[in-house]
Amino acid sequence: MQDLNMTPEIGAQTEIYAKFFHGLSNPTRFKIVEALLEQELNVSQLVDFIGASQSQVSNQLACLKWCGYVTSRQEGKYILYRISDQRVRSILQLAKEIVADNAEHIRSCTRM
Amino acid sequence: MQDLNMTPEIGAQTEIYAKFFHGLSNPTRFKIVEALLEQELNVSQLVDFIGASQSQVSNQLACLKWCGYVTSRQEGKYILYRISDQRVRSILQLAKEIVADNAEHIRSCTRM
DNA sequence: TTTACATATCATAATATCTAAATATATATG
DNA sequence: CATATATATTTAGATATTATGATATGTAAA
Repeated sequence: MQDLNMTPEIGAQTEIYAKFFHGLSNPTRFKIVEALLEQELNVSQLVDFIGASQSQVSNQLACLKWCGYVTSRQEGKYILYRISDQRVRSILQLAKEIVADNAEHIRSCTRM
Repeated sequence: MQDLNMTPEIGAQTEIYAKFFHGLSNPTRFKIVEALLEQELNVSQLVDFIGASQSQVSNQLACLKWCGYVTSRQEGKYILYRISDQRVRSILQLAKEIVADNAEHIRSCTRM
């Protein structure tokens, strides 16, 4: 059996990619990203839209901001969030296409 | 402030998308998917390639299989795994491009 | 400057995920 | 059939993530 070990172990690069996907791996974060792809929104609007608590939305926004998915700017008493890289749109689009053909499978998956 | 609540709460659909991304959100799973995009491989080859334990690789493979990322077939005493939907390749490609421009940000992110 | 509202942070409890070791199953070969 | 090898499953403990409630900070308007 041929030796395939040209890239030993899990490198730092792999960890970054995994982290990137982790950003979209939580329903609340995913919905936030989805909403912000439509338009710039403030926290209260996101809270209404998503139906999660203010603290939860705020926490997940901090997470998404910290990791580069979104940026924010203050406007009056509101803070407006938006997606920082529009290519994220393409990722979601592609994911939706794939999921459309595998929804049953994924839905029934109880291992993650 | 305009009412945006056209899609109330986090629907089942959102959970499926999050689950889909969760599949790629673990370094071991990510590396497995990456390796299998190159060629069909058996478990032992993956263990060598990734440098994780047999049980870990096997578990993550079960996870990926269960959730529709990979399929397998038996060949002699080996079980060969392969990617079930080649569009996964495009997702990784896109992710890599995005990460390339945000690597520092994501690397320094300690919230996930 | 007091009050109200918007957002962020923190502490902690609940839950999920990951790791690792042990064991089980299946297949091939002697 | 007995043994070796390949792979899968299970379990428990460690760790990480998420949800919740309380509180803090910041901004605007009265």
